[in-house]
Amino acid sequence: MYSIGDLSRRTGVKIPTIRYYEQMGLIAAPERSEGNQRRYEKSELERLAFIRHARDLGLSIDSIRDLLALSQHPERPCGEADRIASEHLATVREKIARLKKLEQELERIVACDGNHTVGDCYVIRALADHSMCENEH
Amino acid sequence: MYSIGDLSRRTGVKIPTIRYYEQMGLIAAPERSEGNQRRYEKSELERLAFIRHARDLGLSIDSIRDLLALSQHPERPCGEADRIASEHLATVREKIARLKKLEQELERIVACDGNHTVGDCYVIRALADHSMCENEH
DNA sequence: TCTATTGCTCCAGAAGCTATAGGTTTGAGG
DNA sequence: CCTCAAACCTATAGCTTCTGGAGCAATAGA
Ligand SMILES: [Zn+2]
Ligand SMILES: [Zn+2]
Ligand SMILES: [Zn+2]
Ligand SMILES: [Zn+2]
Repeated sequence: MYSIGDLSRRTGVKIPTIRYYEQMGLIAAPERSEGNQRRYEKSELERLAFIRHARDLGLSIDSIRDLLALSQHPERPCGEADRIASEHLATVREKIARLKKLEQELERIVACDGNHTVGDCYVIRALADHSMCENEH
Repeated sequence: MYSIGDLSRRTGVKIPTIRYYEQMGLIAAPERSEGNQRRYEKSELERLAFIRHARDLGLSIDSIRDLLALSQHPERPCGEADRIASEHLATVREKIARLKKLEQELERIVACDGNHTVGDCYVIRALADHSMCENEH
């Protein structure tokens, strides 16, 4: 049996975050000690590590809840799990594409050398006028 | 004089968002009609377009507030504006780098063909075990 | 037994909006 | 002038994923 602090140390998930995950239904409400403190079994450690890893990879709480539910049924087909993962990959790729456009524009914008006045500053002028941009964003 | 709806149509910023920007101090509280409705001058149109463009480029409300304050002083040196922009560019680059790592891992993870069981699913196993990952994230 | 550490619940805040509820004003057509 | 729909008002809550604090209770080691 682990206390919430043990769990936190072993998984790197902060204590309030663990309680938050409980509230969000990612982990079950655990047994309590006589003094009402949470006492976890070893299996919760793995579950929490799974959650942490999935969060680190950017999956949403909702997706993780679904994946955890699926993982309770090892005999079922895994199409749904694969769908969640590849949809997330698509989302990540979209974000990258969008950020790259921003990067391009910002690269042009910051070409101002910083040695003149605000009135002449390319940063300020470029922000005031989107038509100076090379692509949509 | 423009109503808030006019301003919204011309800048593409939604009405509640304009009110929110007023509350956040990005635009000044405008004059009011006899019936207490907001009436804007033309200059607010440009200011709002500036804000919108800067938001589209991912700048924070705080940064935008600073940039707007700077732009009121065209005779001052522009080093601060340039610093804000290049710091933001650095942030964007960090995000891209991080997302690319995620993309790599997710690409490997979704290599599962979806035609077997959850128990054998690479997606599920990879999420359960970060040591299967090739880099930190 | 004493006390430092850890844990409890509840609540608020961060970022940048967005939506809803319940009411008032405006402006165009009749 | 009158009516009525559209637009506007304020205030508040919700979204997402945590994070931190207040105020108090339990636990564990010396
Ligand atoms: Zn400059
Ligand atoms: Zn632009
Ligand atoms: Zn699979
Ligand atoms: Zn990993």
